[in-house]
Amino acid sequence: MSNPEDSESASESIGSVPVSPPTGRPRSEEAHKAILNATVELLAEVGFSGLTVEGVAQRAGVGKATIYRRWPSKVPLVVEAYGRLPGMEDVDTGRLADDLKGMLKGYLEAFARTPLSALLPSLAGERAHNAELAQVFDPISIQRRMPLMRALERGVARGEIAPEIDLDLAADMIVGPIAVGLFFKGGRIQPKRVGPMVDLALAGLRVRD
Amino acid sequence: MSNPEDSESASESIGSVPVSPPTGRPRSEEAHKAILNATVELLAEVGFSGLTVEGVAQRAGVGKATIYRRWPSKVPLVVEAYGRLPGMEDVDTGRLADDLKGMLKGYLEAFARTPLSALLPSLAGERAHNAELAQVFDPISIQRRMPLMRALERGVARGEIAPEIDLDLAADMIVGPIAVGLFFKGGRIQPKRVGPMVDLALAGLRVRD
DNA sequence: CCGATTACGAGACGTTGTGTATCGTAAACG
DNA sequence: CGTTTACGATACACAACGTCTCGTAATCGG
Repeated sequence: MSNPEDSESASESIGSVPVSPPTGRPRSEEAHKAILNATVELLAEVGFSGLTVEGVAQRAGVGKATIYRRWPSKVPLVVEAYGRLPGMEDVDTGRLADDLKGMLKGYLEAFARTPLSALLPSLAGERAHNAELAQVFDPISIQRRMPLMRALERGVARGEIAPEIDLDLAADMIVGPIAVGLFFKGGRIQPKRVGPMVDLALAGLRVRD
Repeated sequence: MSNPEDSESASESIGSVPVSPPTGRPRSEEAHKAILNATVELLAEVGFSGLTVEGVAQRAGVGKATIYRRWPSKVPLVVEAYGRLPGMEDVDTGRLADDLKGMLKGYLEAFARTPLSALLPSLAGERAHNAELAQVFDPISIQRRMPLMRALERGVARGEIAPEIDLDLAADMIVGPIAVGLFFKGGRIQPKRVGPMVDLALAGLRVRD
């Protein structure tokens, strides 16, 4: 979360990693947290496009310079705020269907607890035209998919999934309805609906013989 | 596309439909088209958040007032520009798998031909915090899903899909990988990849007995 | 042909947010 | 205690907003 290395002033820092003995008043950790909290709150209220640095400063009770001292622009600030929100969490029950349902249910519940569902579309929309944002947003997205990928790999190991299946495509298909609901219908999928969702992805549309 | 009814000034228009005999210089159809073309171009270049009405006016070679006279804000302008881009087109081959592959392939090809893939994330992202946008964007989205829904219904009628399946969920799952790729990976799915995509959705992940 | 009416491109206007810079003050160090 | 950096506040020039007012142009009814 915290970026202790971004205060590397102008000093000899050729060496390995942690150089530049910090001089002067240290940056306020309270201000840092207050800014991120205000950012999350405001993002949920007005979205990325409606978010203003002035608004964040006012809500956080800090000066604008304190924000710009830490983040060069709105984008990395929002990304760090997004990074503090929860991702998918590993669920390992021994059965693929239960793993998937448990993880997706937990994630959808996080949608209701946090501004995640408000943040994701805004960030994804901005990502499309903002290479700087994409560069930091994408690794987080991949990271947050990992529990899902691991569950699928366990499914392959257990023989629940045919080994020739493209797991990346499978993961996209599983979370697809959540994404479509979020981006095109504005609705959060209800956690109770993950059952049919996962079952459909596992069984497919086609009638069984 | 054109909105001839939005010039209904202040005149008695209690009646049925086409009232208010238009007086004065008529609105320029060339200006209208030039504005929409410029909007599509700029949206593809800078995205929704980067789009400025002044930029559109400049690119289209019109005055700002000419834009505001037709659209009250950036949002409906962008929606109308989006509405001019192609949606999914019906493909009816008699086999569900071929219908789905044909439609998705055609749609993905449209992604390459038009700024659709640049527009969709921007609009969807804005939609989340802009009720006004959602109100006009959602019906278009539903409209553009219709060919997909019709193909699924034909599949049910032919006995290719079990009748108890939630077709709305099925549609979301089928286009899910496209949406995820577009929003989180920034990549357009290659049209040649629709084959495995559709096959996976039809067959499901689970190993066959 | 002429007056009324509306649209046109251009651009001035006040407002808001941007990102930078500069206040005086505060906290940590030697 | 002097140096250094951060703090909140605010002033600044810039950009885009949405409204407006120019002078001009197009279409109508008389």
